[in-house]
Amino acid sequence: MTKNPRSKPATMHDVARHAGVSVKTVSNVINDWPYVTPETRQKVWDAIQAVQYRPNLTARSLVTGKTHTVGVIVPDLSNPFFGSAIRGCEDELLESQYSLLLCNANEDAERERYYLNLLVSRAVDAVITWGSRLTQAELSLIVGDQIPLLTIDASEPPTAANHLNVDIDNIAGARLATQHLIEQGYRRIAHFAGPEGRVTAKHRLAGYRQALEMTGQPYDPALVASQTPTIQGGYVLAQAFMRQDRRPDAIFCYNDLMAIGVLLACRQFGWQVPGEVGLVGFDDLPMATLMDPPLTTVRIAQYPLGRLTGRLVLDAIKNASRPQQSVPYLVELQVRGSSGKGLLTENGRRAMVESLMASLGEDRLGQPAPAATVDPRQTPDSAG
Amino acid sequence: MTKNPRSKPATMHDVARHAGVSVKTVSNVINDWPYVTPETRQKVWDAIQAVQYRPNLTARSLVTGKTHTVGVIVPDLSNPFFGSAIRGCEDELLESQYSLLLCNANEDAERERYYLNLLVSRAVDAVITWGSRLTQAELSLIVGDQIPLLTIDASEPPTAANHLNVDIDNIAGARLATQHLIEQGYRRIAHFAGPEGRVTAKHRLAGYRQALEMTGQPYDPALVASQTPTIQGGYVLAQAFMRQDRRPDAIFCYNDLMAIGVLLACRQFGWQVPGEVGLVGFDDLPMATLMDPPLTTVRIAQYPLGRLTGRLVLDAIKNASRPQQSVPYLVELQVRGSSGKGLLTENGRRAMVESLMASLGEDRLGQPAPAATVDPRQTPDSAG
DNA sequence: TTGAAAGCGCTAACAT
DNA sequence: ATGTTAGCGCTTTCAA
Repeated sequence: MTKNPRSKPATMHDVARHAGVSVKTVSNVINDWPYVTPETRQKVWDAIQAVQYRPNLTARSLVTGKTHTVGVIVPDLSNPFFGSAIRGCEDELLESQYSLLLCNANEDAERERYYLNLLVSRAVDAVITWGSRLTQAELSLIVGDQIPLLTIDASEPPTAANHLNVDIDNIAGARLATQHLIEQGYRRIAHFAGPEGRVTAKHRLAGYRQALEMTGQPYDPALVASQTPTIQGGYVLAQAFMRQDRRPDAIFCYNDLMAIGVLLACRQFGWQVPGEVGLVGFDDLPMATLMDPPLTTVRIAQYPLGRLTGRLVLDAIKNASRPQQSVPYLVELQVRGSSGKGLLTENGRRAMVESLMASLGEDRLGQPAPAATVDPRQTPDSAG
Repeated sequence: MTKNPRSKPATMHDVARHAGVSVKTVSNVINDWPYVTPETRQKVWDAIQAVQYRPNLTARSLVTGKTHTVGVIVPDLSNPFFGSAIRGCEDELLESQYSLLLCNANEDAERERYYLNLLVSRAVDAVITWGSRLTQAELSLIVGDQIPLLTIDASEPPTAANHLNVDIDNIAGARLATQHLIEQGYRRIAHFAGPEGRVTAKHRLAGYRQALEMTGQPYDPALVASQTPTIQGGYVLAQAFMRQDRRPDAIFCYNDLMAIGVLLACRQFGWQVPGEVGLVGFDDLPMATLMDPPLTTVRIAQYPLGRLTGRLVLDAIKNASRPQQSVPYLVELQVRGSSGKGLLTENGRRAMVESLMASLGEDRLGQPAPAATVDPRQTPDSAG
């Protein structure tokens, strides 16, 4: 007879009783302890089936001190950047049977603090925080050095033991982007910067200035402004700048979202991109390729980066190796249509869409690529 | 003297000893038990500070049987739809101090099964699964009726007690979309359907057929094909259909991703949208508005839907009320540029961008709207 | 108002 | 190869 479905879930004791063995034996079977006779093993498995036993991981965690859980804090869940990144991380964690506790800090330091404390109280085995707004001192204070902490683009290099940082090469990326605009012949290049006080914003501005200096261009503070790193932010700044007498002829944006805002403003007011305004973003969001013109941008490969973060914390948890505290992550310029007058020929556009379709692979929008050809006649089972 | 930072975290016993009271008293203070003298309370709080105590939620869960955690399973984390939806859910859960355990089923029934079992083992207080591929029988078998289960667009109505389904009105949405195309004067309207066997795909096809019937149009199976619901899927089908002799003059797609794929193909081969091909999607992804032309689509308000799911499971957990097993969720047609020849005047386009900027609010891409005006002169702290 | 003790379901010494 | 038993850190009767 099976158990009454409304009763409490079965415990190891129930299994033990049912199988006529001790709890230790049940535990042994479940944890693949080698020294169990096949018969006993079978008996136990049968009992497990019979009483519908499922281990209570809370209890296990209490005694082992491990929750097999990683806490992940992101600044803005609705930013598609993190969808891909978290997916990569989750894939990596799954392989080691770890779960992911997701927290959306919502660009709010207070909320981040709250979550950090919560994750420690929940005894997660590691914490990952993206674009943290807290100082290393505060992070150390809250997290301590008992539990591995991985930051991505933290504002300072990690100080505490057991803390790691992934350093996205924002300076080089911004330099590349700006150089590219200069090479394309643009001369009044504005920079729409991210939130002041965020390091990534600081670094991307620095890269912009480096490129200017390296090519002997003057740096004009009037061509730089910061805003929230969103579509609206870019849109607002574009209007403000493009309506001036001496408008810029190109804009390097802090991120793709801002660049898209600029693109929208240009579309609305009829400013040609890339003819009148060259445009470069940062991140390479999945949607960057879909814009018209497709957005030139600095690619941070999100899915691989997500996998990397997963691998790093897993290593830290297993204490495998911690060679350096700061892990660099390279970026690369993706030249597409928005940044060069000669970039948008008919053929170029066609090649671009084709390569997009090819690249929309595992780590991009949507699922595995469908077959290249299809019979339009094939209809789904009809309904209604 | 503060505790050695390398030692184990402080427990309630440490606090009790430090404060010279019993563990019960500490527990009372932490859980706001009313009958504690202010002095004792203060003493305990001081001790908590002194030993840097943080409650161990694992232990608490073991005894209370509640983990204050909700498991959420989505089919594809890189689909921006879920970024917004999960954000809504998370916001709702946070208000009640619940955490979110995120699982990406990756469109794989096996992986979904694995996660479902895991979540039960982890004793989450509720489970939410989006677009489940499992039958109600299987869901009931794995989850049981002890823990609340909320499905969104499940393949069948829930059978078990304690199970709820949110029913997105796919049929009506598809009908609206198709009717709209008919009203715009299109006559050979194709439907690019979603994966066969998925109810949402079935329902959207049904809505398409309903609209045809209601307006006396013939239903032509040759105008329907199914594919993976991705950009590539849409791209592939568009090529197959548009190269036929008798091509469709409009396409209603299963979702926005497919519609974007169609748009890309049209862009590549020079088919005018909406002139030669009218196009309607489904979902209203954040990026739908950003396309050129902006995509007409059936809006499923993602952030509010996410909040709703959070509220529903919270209600179920707290046993507040469970009036019906099936909660309807309405959709609405968003007419934009891709579906009507008269829809893309200069003024219309301008109004569209403006309303987009206005609507890019709390529940959309990016953060709260920035100030409408800005002084471009304001520069961030210079660097490098 | 506070304390002592039992026990949540599991793992891990230590016996046998 | 299997059983006994003692906790993990907390909440919760039940006494005091």
